[in-house]
Amino acid sequence: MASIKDVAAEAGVSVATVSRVLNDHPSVSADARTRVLTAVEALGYRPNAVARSLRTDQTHALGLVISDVLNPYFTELARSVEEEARALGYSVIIGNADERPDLQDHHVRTLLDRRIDGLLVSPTDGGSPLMLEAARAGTPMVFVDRWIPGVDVPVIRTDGRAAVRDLVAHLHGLGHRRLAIIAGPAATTTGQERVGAFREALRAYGIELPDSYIGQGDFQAESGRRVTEEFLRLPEPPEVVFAADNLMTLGALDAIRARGMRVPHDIALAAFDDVPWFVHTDPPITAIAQPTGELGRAAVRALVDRIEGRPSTSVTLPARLVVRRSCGEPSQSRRSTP
Amino acid sequence: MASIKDVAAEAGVSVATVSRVLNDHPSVSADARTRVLTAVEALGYRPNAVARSLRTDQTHALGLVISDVLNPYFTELARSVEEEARALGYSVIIGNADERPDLQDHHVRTLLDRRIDGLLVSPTDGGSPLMLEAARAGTPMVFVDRWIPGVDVPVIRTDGRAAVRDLVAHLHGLGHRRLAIIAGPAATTTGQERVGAFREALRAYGIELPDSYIGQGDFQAESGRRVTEEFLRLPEPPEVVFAADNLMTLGALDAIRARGMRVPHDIALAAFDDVPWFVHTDPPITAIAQPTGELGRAAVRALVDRIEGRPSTSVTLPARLVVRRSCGEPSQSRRSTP
DNA sequence: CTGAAAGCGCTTACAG
DNA sequence: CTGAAAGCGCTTACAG
Repeated sequence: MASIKDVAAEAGVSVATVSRVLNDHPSVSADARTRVLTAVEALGYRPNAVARSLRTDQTHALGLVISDVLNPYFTELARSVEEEARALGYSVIIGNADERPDLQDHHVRTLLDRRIDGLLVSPTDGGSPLMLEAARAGTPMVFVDRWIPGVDVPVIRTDGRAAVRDLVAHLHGLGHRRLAIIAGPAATTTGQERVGAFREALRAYGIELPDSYIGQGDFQAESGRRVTEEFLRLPEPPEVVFAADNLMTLGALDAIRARGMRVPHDIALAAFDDVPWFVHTDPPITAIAQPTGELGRAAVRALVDRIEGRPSTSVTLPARLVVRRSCGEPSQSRRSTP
Repeated sequence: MASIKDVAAEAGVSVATVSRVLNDHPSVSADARTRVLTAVEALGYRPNAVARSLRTDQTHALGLVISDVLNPYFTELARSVEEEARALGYSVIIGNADERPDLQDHHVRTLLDRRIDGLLVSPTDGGSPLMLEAARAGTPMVFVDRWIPGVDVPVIRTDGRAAVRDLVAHLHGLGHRRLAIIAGPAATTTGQERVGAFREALRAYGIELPDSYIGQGDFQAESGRRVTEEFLRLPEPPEVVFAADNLMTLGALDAIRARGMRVPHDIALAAFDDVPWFVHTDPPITAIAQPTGELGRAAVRALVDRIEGRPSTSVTLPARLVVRRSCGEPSQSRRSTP
């Protein structure tokens, strides 16, 4: 592959001049410029980004570590991140942690070794020493969706409390009183918050959330199935299952079907995270929708601000309830349609 | 961030010795080794992969350009690619072309500039000059799923012909005679092949595939909707719609619902590409499943073989029919269960 | 076993 | 406006 030296030789100028032309430096004569451009064209020359990065100490690459690529929520997040990054002149390198702290660390390490300009992460756990150290050492970093308390890093996330209250109002209006939740891992902020918000919303109606109605999931479909089976074996099973993410909802649906029960006739089901497929499931699922695209874009903007030395702050966006048919007949006060 | 010089100073050795320790070079004294390792630990040193890449002319990174990250098929492919690559000591940088040739070119260019060791691509179109030139110039390259005829690059793909024949047998057995297909873009190999396989399979039953039963889609949900609407407006609408990918199937489902029709009672629906959600749609969708994970792994192995100078060859894997309920009552000879 | 030195492909003060 | 030169952080023959 042709290097800058070859171009310089071909154009009859120094490599410095070639570099200046390539970087749109103002002080280059028109003549030199055209000769360089001609040589570039003739040789099919493309600058070596590796060499440039070493010299400038910038890679124009952002790292994104997400918890699970197979989760459509994160996939949509990744897409919006890449879009915004591209618009700002960065490319993004995605690492999939698969909800495994060790894999998450592997990707953080690889990304850091590759000297990405900044790191976007949705942590799977409470934070490894590696990640904590990176944040402390001043690596530009931003948390998206999930975050780690006590670390001084901007957080771009959704506040689902109002939407959870709307959901509980909807369920209560439908006559449901025994409500259960499939929680996410306690090590994640979203895992904890969603249970908290649910419990708080129930309290407003004088409803308790007993321990037997809190199932411990891990944001994966299989755990949703397992927890739901446990719920259904209870002497007094819940009338509603609220799953803290879209994949556990799928598992819950499986478990309910396997029992020969029907949603919403025999049991109601609702989800945190709305995904396109929820319109097509049987029945369509009532869900809490996050502004995923906006989340990704805001996260990139915050990170790039940090990288380029501008101040950046945390952003919290509201979620909203999307009522469909999985909890029973939509009430008069439905908030949205599929 | 500490550099190799800092480590050398701290350990009281030369940078050459540090480098040797880091790269497990045999000729290093035990004493030097422990001093270097201690210094590395003390400084929290991590080698700069950018500098290493410049020197060794290897990045240990693979580029993967896929047509659409929001498509669960490609997302699963990407996951298996990353897994196998990681096992072989490579990381992968994903570029999402969003079915847009210009975006595809953008990613190929960026990846090439970053000097990835090899490129895995599932082309959106017939191949841009850039990609053709890269292949010709000897960039290690492998096509997955889709490929470009006439380019001398190994192809790792699925042969769906047998499965399409099984599907047609299933549909014919159910009494269906008017069968239509929502095709993918003619510029993609998978777009063409699936229509060809379908037509061929129909011919075995003496059934023609008239032009009016071939709708032109683009592998995106919206096109599935549009084409299905056109089918339904025909004087003699088809009894079956076969969508050439999972997203167009979703669009078809929407269009059918919007008309107030039911699957499979009023019209049957089948898909190419099986995804976990098809078990949960209303009704569960009969689909042709690709061995996606194996495809991704085989593609990485072929690419790494090329990169490391071993011979590599094309691989074709069979797809299989998964019968569910979207085409009517499962026949006796159902091949699989959800 | 070890170190001095060259060199990977760039960018960028510095001098002219 | 232009070029010679230094230097980014590594690796690796070469000599000892």
